[in-house]
Amino acid sequence: MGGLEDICNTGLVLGLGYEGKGDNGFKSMMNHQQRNRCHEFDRSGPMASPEMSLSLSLAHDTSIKIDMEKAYDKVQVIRQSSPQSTITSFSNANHEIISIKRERDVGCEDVEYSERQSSRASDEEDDGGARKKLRLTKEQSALLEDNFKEHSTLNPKQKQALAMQLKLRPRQVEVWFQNRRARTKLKQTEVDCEFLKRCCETIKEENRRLQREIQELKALKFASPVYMHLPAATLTMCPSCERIGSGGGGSGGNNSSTKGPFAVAPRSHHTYNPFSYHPSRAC
DNA sequence: ATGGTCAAAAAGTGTG
DNA sequence: CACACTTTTTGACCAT
Repeated sequence: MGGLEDICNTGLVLGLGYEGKGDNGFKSMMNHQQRNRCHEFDRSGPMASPEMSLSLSLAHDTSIKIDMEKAYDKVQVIRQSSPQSTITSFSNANHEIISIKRERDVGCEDVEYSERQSSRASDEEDDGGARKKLRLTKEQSALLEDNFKEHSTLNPKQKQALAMQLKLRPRQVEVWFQNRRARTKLKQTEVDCEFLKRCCETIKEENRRLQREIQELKALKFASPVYMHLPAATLTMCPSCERIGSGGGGSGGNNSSTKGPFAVAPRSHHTYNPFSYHPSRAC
């Protein structure tokens, strides 16, 4: 990032090169508010570059004009804020970022902004390996979101078209959709998780209730004279908990109050499988 | 003002 | 190519 000092000392700066660590270096020189302003500015302006020409003006009226229509994928105008302040940048065939700045007291926001935006124009980030993320603007996100609502995956043509529309690389569109699908899935997983937790609590509560019921029945059985006349074969004992249950079928309903104590077959360890639950079934 | 922390999101990597 | 998993960056918030 060799251009900073030049910016301060001259009326015109030609910054060449796009060092991967440059952004962070700049950021570390800024305080939080400045950084935040940079970010806000980032959001405000990405696609607002109405002028399709790039001019490099030197102090002595020397200028370079570039036909943006013809060289669109190689060159991107970043911003032309005012007649007094011209900030442009473009990437050449080797993806070098050239930032041009005029006006002595332009804040660092513009420098960073132009650099960030320039990275969008380059097909690859040849910045020496350091990753440089862009933050999508609200408009870009909204458009991507709209497209995602229509179809959560894109075919190559759609991807290309959307990338063109958003002035992003197809790869970025692809990544966005990939991450978006992942977020959707994660959200659904969280919903399922919450659902299962609630089901688990319901089942636990039911289990507690049934245990109480068993205890009551046991007490009732041993107290009742009917128990004495019941054939031993009709009573079974769970080997693991040593609780007594009636041996006959008992597909489980909890309608014990209507059929009397021995009509109930408490769900024992033999028949109750808590892992047979599936979230798609209602609790 | 500054630095620490955290969540969200962009991007990288590996696999089927 | 989509996906799962991971890494890295960014932005917001908070305490000092």
